[in-house]
Amino acid sequence: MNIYDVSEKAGVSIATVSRVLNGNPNVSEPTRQKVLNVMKEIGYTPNVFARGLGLNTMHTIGIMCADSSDPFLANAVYYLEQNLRKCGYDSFLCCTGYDLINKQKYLQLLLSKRVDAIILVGSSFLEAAKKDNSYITAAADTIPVMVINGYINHPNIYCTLCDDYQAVYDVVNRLIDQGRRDILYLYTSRSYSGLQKLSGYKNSISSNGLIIQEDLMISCPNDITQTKDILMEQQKKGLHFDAVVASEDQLAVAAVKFAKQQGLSVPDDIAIVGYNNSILSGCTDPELTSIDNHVETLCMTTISTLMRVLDGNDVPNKTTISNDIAERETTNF
Amino acid sequence: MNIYDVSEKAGVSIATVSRVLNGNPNVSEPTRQKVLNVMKEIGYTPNVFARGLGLNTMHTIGIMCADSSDPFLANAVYYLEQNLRKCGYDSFLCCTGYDLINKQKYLQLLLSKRVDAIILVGSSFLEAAKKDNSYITAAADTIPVMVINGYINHPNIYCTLCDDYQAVYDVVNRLIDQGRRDILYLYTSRSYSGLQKLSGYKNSISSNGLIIQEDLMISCPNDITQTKDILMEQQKKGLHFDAVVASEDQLAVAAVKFAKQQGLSVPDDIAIVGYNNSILSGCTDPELTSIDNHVETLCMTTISTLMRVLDGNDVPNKTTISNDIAERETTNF
DNA sequence: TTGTAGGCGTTATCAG
DNA sequence: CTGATAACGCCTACAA
Repeated sequence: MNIYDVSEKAGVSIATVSRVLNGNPNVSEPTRQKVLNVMKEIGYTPNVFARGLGLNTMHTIGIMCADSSDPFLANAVYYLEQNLRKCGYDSFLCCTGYDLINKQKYLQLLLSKRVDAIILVGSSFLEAAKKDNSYITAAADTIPVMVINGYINHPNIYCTLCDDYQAVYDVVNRLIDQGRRDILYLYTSRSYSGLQKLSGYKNSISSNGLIIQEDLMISCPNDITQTKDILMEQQKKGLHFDAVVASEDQLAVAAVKFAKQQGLSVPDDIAIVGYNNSILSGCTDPELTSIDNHVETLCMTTISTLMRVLDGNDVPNKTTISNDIAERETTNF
Repeated sequence: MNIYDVSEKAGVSIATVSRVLNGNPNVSEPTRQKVLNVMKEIGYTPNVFARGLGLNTMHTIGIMCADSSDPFLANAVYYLEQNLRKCGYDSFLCCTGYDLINKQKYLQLLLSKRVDAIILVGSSFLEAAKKDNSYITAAADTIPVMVINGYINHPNIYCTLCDDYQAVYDVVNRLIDQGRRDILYLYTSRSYSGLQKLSGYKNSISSNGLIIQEDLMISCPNDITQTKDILMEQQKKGLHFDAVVASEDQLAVAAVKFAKQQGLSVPDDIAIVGYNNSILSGCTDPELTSIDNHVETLCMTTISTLMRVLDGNDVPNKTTISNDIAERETTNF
């Protein structure tokens, strides 16, 4: 069932059918109706492959994320898909994991599928070493690359991010203002936003006249139980802290569990701040104060930026939105 | 950069290039190498649209789910995408929401993209009224339709599900054995698996000689705060219960919050059982006992079944796997 | 306003 | 083992 069948049954040429299909105004109303009727009648659907072949696009965007089951990324993927669909685009989902080799491989794969653009969700895609990002900049020579929560300055790469530095800086300031002195910082990665958060922590500490202590900055796996065990271990080794700031809600949940196991009162003995304001933050007891980076806004901004790029507009390659704090019960805020 | 460029530079015909591309054995080794070298040299990538046009497939599967940010569905989407990619398929993600009209619209849309199969994730896709599922059976006349956690008997529809009936039946039995008498059942939907769970509850109650009380079966939104409020309200109205079984972890989290607010001791005053064994179940305090329906197994089974179907094998259209209980702190199990 | 014809980049069927 | 050539279904100048 193709354009020829329609043209035959409607008694017109395929060009006319194609015109009707594409809303070309140069078709008389009676003809248009005739064609439309035939299409409805035989249930005609244009073949996207043929269309893609001619136009060299299938209106498809590749969404890459490390792990779409992570609460934060899952949210992002959801909002992205929704907004893309509203704009008439389909989404190829691609979960890469955290391994560089796979990220490279999958980006290549998406490219070979001729997607119209690629969205990298989560800062885990930007490595500290510049050369490890070259596969991304190379891709940008072909199609627009959108980055969520990461920043890299390169033509045709557009980044939308939260001011993670400021958010952590502010929250640590507030903790210090309230008399906390030994603030533990838990993080999972040294990605772009990971480093931003970390330097927000460090700068706040030092600008308040405190000393940055290496053993108060702990790298953890993104796992509740394992992180709790790490905290127990550090505690046993004599590490003391009266507040925890985490780069992910999962780590903060671990801190809540830790506090409970140690019989510490939250927030009095120990204040805890999570990150992402994910669904997890409403599950713990006490409920988690968490930095909210507005995933939905982040995603909507990304898509509208992308649409402008695809329309050929000149678009700034960095958009920053501010975070705020969802204040719950693990702090005295 | 197309097959003609390669053929020219390699001094062979496009047919030969195509053969090399597709691993056709009827190519001499020297020729193969020559072609391969040229391809590498000029960085040739076959055009998937042209290929799709000829073969009428782009090796793409449509994944439909109501809301990919729901922890259970997010997990499922993740495992599906991973397994599909291993099999050489790409995934179109499509979040439909819970509205029937949209589900129909989006399924149609995926169909028009000529996906090779469609996976419906979550029982929310199967409506109680048969005619409301006709868009699904109609789709199955065109391509295989895989259903996760739902069952409908129709050619070319393949269902993979947990024995939700049995799981709830068993867990309610255990609660009764331990002396619980007023067991509250919270659910979000009357989808296929929703009804299975519900009848597991009812049958367990009545087969233990207890009376099924309508007001002990409460329909809730899939939201922690709202559900907690509903519980508070029911409590005020004088409803009494000493156990809660929920069709989703979110609802069980709400029950934990409720118990705390009421000063009830969990599990002594009130036992709570969740469903899906999602990441949430490890976040609450006390941690949630939850029925584990093995998302990963569910998804892997679905994909391997799908692959067998696409290979033209005869495959049973219903596969059931058993659940088990992740025992944590909200029960005395 | 409508129709004709060429091109998009493959794959597959025949001949040789 | 290799090459010519016809599909695949659509879009779009260019003609009429």
